[in-house]
Amino acid sequence: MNIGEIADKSGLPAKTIRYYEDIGLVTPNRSQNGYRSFTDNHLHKLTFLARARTLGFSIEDCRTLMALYEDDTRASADVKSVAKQHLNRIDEKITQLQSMRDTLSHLVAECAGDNRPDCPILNDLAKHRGE
Amino acid sequence: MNIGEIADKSGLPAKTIRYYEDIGLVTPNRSQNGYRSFTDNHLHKLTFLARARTLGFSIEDCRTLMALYEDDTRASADVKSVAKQHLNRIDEKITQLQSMRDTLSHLVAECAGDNRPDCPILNDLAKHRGE
DNA sequence: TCGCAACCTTCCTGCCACAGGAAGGCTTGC
DNA sequence: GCAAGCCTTCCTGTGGCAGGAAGGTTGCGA
Repeated sequence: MNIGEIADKSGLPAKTIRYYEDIGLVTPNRSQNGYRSFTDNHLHKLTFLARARTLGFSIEDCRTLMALYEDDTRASADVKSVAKQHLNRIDEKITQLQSMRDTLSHLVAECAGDNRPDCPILNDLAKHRGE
Repeated sequence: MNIGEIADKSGLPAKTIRYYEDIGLVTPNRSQNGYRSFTDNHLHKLTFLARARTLGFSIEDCRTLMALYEDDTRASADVKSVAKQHLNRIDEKITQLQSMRDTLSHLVAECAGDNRPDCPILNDLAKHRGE
């Protein structure tokens, strides 16, 4: 398989696959003409990576998860630990975003949104001197 | 005020304030010795920026909001529009993160987390071939 | 008056996970 | 024979700074 074909099948852009090779996540062979040559096993790895990335795992997490996936003697506790830490980071982000959301939606609701200059949103931004 | 003092008062790192000068968000004067010299008005602007950033506004949004803030003839509708768009982006992010969260928390709950290799998390990552 | 610590300056690199594009080689089909 | 569409490497840009090097300035105590 050339890169275009495996890009279609994995759903990953060719650019991304080249990048994953650069950082050592996949190591395709090379044809005589210098083109990358991928196997079904590479496809399997790339779809694994694509799925892990859509779940928000970092590249380094993906590297760890791939290694665990390919290690028959792994302990599921190690996988769970990586996933739990990631889950915690996600929860922190959600909490932070919801806090922003709450403040902003209040302000937006209070703002008349007409052609007069008076605006509670700007008032809020101007008032909070590091309180 | 030198940069250290206004950094303390605004709560922004000196690095950040220099960066904001680079991109034209603040334009301090210079003392004879070449040091940046800030006024209370600069402090006001920087606290405005700091607050806007904690609400998640992008630098470009901040630039727009600052311009509106300093324009006495602004329409509050323009401010509200910027805030609403930002709110929508936040909502999208929250939705996306919660989707990740839901999937991940299920998988984590199903995983035994012991020293055996069998793991629903890895099974999930491996199974989804672009479905 | 000397030294030293604590400021300040500019400039360069790195982060993350790629995207965009230039310049050029290879391949396939008409 | 040549055009279209693959592929290659390499360089730059993204956002919002952080870290650090190399060097100038200032204030204070001995």
